[in-house]
Amino acid sequence: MTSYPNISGILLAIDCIIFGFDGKDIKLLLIKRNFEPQKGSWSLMGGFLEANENLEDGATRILHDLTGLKNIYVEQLGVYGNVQRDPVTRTVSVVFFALINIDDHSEEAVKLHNASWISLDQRPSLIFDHNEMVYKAIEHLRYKAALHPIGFELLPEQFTIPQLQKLYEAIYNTPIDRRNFSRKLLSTGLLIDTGIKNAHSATKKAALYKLDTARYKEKFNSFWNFMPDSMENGVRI
Amino acid sequence: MTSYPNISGILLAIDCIIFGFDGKDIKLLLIKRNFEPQKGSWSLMGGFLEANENLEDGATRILHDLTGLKNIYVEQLGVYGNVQRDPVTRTVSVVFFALINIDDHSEEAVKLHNASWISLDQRPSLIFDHNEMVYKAIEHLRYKAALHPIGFELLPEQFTIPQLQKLYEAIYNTPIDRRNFSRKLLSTGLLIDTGIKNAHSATKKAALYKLDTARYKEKFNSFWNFMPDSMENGVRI
DNA sequence: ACTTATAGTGTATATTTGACACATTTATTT
DNA sequence: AAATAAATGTGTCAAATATACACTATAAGT
Repeated sequence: MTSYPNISGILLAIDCIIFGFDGKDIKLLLIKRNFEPQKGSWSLMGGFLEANENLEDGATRILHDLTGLKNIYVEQLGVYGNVQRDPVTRTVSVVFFALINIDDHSEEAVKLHNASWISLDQRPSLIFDHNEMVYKAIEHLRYKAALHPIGFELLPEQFTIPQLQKLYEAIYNTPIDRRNFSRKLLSTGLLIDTGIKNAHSATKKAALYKLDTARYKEKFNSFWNFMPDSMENGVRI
Repeated sequence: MTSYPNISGILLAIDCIIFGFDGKDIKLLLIKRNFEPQKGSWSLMGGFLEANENLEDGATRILHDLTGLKNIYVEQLGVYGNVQRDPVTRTVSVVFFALINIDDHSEEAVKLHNASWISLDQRPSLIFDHNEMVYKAIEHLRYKAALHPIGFELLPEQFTIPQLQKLYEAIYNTPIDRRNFSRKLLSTGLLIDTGIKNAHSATKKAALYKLDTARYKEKFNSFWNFMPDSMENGVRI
């Protein structure tokens, strides 16, 4: 057997939802298309899957293209394949969810692609079903950040607790009590005090922390409070 | 613009992971292939996406084919697209996660496809990357059931609390305290006492409950305990 | 009537969360 | 140099939730 009879292929695209945090707002990296179709409209960064390319490799390629970065935090968000979603021809899009430290991106690469960082509440309407994708990504960010320590992916290697709090306030669009937040975060055991104080501050300088990466990996999945202790780090079949 | 130049299509398959619960064990509906490739091996139920078919419609079609059921609980689980995953030709598979009430399936349809219900801990090795898919689905079931009331999708319309407990014990492969479980479940307000008692019981007959479907929809997403009240049913941008 | 097995309800204790007060640090102002 | 403003860091109490465990109730078989 060397082929499947009577089955024809479908175009496979990859679209990337890229989140950043500028210290105040959650931002999306969007492109103003200088190519067809829908030239002049806003959209997610994307591209077609190449013939001998794995899906994750395609996402990595596209993300690197736009940001100049490797080793980005990426997850599959879903597949969008409605028959009419792309007016040019039927295209199924695999959507990836990416979190980056906004300070690390390459400005030249972003300029080259006519891309911009845009705050969630100022985002323009996007082409095709990209609005739907972004909506789902925001939901996912909120869901995931409530249960897993992914917030750190949006921050520089060293960060302060107030910074982290502003991030969560931006994600959930709600104020959080400073003292309870600090207690909760420190109790995770994920933060290591670097001993250094934040230099750029007009008032009391906050302590800079870094992530305990070993513990981060260990604790990434220990979230559920529904089941008894035995599940903590996974009784698995 | 009526086409994208220099891009060729890829075969798109759909695979379905179908969970059931027989009162004791979580089961998977798997097929012993009586067709090529890998005739004789075990695999998930699947098929190719049709030319004018949406992804979810394809999943619905395939699920109906095997179970005789409509209105099945379905979610996208992910896309598997490694270049070498299908030895015949490159195929990208969109995987769906389905939960059904095992009593409702059509035995003829299952027999026709040479399918069987198999307990998780007795499942055979599957073709291609289907083992990986199943592993992810089990993880997802555990994750999701800890946060959302999806367990009910695996039970008949009327069920007892001890039945529900056995289901959760099967999902997490761990014993749960009867009294705390009952209190927790009742406190969700999702259960309506039908007033009927379970007939098939050699001892004290348990009360039969049904799901409060209005409240179920309402509460489906109110799970996170990380953020303050304001999030309960979604402050959204 | 007695036994066995399962269902249903209650209660005391420990742990976690939520609301809030006070003290500390640093640049700027007086 | 002392006072002020703005932010950081630590502590405490009450309420809510989770955990562990004991007792009572019902149905069927002996």
